[in-house]
Amino acid sequence: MSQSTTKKNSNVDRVYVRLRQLAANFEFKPDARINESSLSLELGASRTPLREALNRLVAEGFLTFQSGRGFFCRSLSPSLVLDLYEARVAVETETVRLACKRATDEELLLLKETLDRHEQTRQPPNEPDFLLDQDEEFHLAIARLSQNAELVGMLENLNDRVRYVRLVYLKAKVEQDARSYSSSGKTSAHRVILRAIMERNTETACLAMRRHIGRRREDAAEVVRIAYSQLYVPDDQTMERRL
Amino acid sequence: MSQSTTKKNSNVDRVYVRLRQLAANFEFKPDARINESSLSLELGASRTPLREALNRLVAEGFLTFQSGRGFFCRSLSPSLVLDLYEARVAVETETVRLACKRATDEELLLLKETLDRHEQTRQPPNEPDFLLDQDEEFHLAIARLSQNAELVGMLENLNDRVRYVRLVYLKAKVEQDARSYSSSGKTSAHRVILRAIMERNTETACLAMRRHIGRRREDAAEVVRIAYSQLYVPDDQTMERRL
DNA sequence: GTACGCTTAACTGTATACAATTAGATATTC
DNA sequence: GAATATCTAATTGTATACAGTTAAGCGTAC
Repeated sequence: MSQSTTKKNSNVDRVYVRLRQLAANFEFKPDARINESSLSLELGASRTPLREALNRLVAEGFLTFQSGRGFFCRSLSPSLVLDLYEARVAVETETVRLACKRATDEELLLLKETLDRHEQTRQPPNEPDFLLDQDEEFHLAIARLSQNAELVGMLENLNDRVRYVRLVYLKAKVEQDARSYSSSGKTSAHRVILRAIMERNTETACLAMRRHIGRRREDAAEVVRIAYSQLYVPDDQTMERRL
Repeated sequence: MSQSTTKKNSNVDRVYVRLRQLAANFEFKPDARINESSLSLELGASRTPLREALNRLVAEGFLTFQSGRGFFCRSLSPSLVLDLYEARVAVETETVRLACKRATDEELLLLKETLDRHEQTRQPPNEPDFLLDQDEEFHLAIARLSQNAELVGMLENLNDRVRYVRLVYLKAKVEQDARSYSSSGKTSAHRVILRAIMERNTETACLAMRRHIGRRREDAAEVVRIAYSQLYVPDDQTMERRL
């Protein structure tokens, strides 16, 4: 859900942003209990603002809460990942549909140029983080063209909650077939979707989006397996990343 | 978003549930500032648990927050209501689609019987609250048949956030043409949707759902106008309802 | 060795106090 | 009379303390 916080960032906001990162990247391990005292020390804030931020993240689906036992990281399982992908399909087929109706030709052309730029930027090491950023940016751009803030907010939430497994999977794939992958599928899929929108071919565009997201669905079980192996055999980077 | 709270309800949960009611019914007026001290007195809890609950409601879209200025009720405008309806279309066309795939014949038959019961229960005064409950229950039942907890949670959130304007509108309509309305449209629309699902006719079912929700869309501007008139010319009931 | 129960330590839930900031009211000037 | 500045009251932001509950460690019994 999108934040309506304006003005200067308070302590809660700072803590919230940081916690959201930690939760999104599963730096809290799945189902792990969160110790408020130690966390408040780490983040340099007392338990009061910390708990306020934690409550927001519960409502956003990043954490869970059990009365009397405290806060826990969300679970990670194939079925949960599938749910998120299906929810994305729900949101994104509709953003595509609305974008077909509401986006101007200029806006779409601008998006096409962004896509071109992305493709050219992509010779170097195909940095997975970078590729994923570009991918999410494309999907969000379409969502914005739908001119529906609710759908944009939903997509942001869903994106951030599946980001970790997507990233892990992408890294594994890139490593596996280093050059053959090279962002092949994704870009062309994006082009197909965008072209259909530009031609105002609503049904084609929706179907293309549905298939584009659906393609990742069948891998959910494997993705989660890889994610777990990454989470519990942490490399050096992981240690550094923790504050 | 669905709560993962289990075990015995703490104070925060009690406060949260009550606040959610107040916010859903716009007993906080649109954009009105919320005074924490007086509210904590009303609810019989200190500001600490109160603020935790308020933070959850911000994340759920019932309230907004401005750093240094505190919590406010969400706005109410035609475009916001439209966004919510469109988001519902996104979620519900997908729940219908998934229900077509995953619901058993038995489950669907059970839902049909619920619909029959609803129709028979509906001679008396067509109590709008009651009608709306039944309507939401039908839509949620389909969502549950989609077997996607994420989509169910989204629908619950969206339902609760549009409930007030739907209720106000329904009351106005019932008053307007007292007998002619009589829940005519709604039930038959539900039957059409359900029949299509039972026949596993996915596209027909989706389209029926889209139209069913879309029908209410064009009224958004009027609905909001009526809602405002109700909010600022409160009758006696409204006064009683407040605590 | 395992299971049960007890004791103690750790942690969560909430109230309260105080500092910092904001909103409002009063006065003053043009 | 309207606009601006200043002061004061009210409100929010956060730390901390303490009560109540949960979890864990230890020992004992079987």
